[in-house]
Amino acid sequence: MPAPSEKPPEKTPEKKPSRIQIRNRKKIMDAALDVFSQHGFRGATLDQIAEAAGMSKPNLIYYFDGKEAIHVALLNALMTEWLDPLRELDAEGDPLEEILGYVRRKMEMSRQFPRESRLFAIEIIQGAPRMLPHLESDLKPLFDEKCALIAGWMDAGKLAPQDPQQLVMSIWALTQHFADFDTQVRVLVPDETAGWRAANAHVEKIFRAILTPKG
Amino acid sequence: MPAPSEKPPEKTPEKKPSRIQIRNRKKIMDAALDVFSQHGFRGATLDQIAEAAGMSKPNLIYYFDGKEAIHVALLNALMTEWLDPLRELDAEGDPLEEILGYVRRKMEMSRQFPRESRLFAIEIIQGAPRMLPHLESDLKPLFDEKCALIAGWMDAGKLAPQDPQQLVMSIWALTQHFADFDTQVRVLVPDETAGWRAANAHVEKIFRAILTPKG
DNA sequence: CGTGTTTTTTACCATTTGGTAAAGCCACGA
DNA sequence: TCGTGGCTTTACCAAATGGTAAAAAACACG
Repeated sequence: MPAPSEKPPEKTPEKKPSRIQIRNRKKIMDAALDVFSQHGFRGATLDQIAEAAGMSKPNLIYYFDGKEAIHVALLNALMTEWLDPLRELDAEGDPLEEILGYVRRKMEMSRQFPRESRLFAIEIIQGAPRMLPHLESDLKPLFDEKCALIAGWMDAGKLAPQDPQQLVMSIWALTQHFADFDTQVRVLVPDETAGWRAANAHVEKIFRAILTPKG
Repeated sequence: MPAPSEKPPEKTPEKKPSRIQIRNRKKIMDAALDVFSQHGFRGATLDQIAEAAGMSKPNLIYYFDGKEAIHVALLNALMTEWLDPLRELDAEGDPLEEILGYVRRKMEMSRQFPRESRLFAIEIIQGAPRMLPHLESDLKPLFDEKCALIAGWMDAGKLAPQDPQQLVMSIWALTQHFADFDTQVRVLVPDETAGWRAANAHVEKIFRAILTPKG
């Protein structure tokens, strides 16, 4: 359906982002991540984002089409990086170590990128109004593929047999909990460093326990 | 510091809530639960709540002092019922069955009251601006008490030894996940009935595996 | 009934918020 | 030096939003 008339890709005729554009877009995305991950889409205001980014509100609009565009850009970027660890599940590796490695990577991400985790969590909790398509088109196929891989491992006796879907979801539940419910965790386990160590040990223990094949 | 002058408790001189008051407050709370659990505090509007409750906005204000008062009322009510299952952990019961029973109750709550779970989740994710005091005053003591109980069970060799704090938090993480991330779960595991069955089995399997004492 | 109280509605506000228009600024090549 | 084009600010707006005032309606009950 394309009428290939012009020379360059013909889409939105953007040349190349200038140095300033790159820098400012980054600043905006970072500020927006702060605000959206704390208040959700409706609860966030352009003024807050502008302030956090250190620029004026109309200037935001100069770089992004509007509030929604910023949010969408954020979610798009997030969706890819967020699934990367799952993509790395390697069919050739040692099954138990592959999964434990995945768990460790997810724990690491929870600690290093709690804002991203929360942004994702809020979006899902609120019914994923802007992300459902991505879930269907990106997450679902990857999820199914990796579940099949894990099921294969189980059939081969490399892992204790169980529901692979539930397994993967329980990895998410456990690892993301520490980012999303950070406020609560901090109240209950004030010593952050010790808490993280204990958490890492605990989730590893859990998955080792249910995945190690008998015999 | 009270100057006990009058006859009745002297506090807010509310007589008794009328039939209509009770009914309408309930309707408002229910509507507010819908809206707040879907949009968070800042994202929710009085108009939405009023519409969901089937009454006019000024009428809301007649029954509650304002938006914040509704939210607080909801959170207060929630905090008590939400912790009930944990309170029921009985020191006299069989340790493994007590904890598995708790897990089952939490799963049941996730299925039956997902809105409550989400309301709580959003509040925590957003930094618990209106709930931190409750976390400190209500949740923390109960959590510590039950952790001590569990630790005792472990010392007595009734449960496999491990970090009780991490254990309890992992119960929350796993059980609430199915309510909070319902949207995602639905995409990945379309068959809801089978999904819940599998989820129940999976979490039970997990905690049985890590709690059953050796020997 | 009639009267005092509770409940509900109709008009409003002031503020906030997403977004726009247009002028100003600033670097850089001709 | 003067444009010229990318960037930024100032001054606005219309709609949405939390909330109020006061009249109207519904109700309780002697």
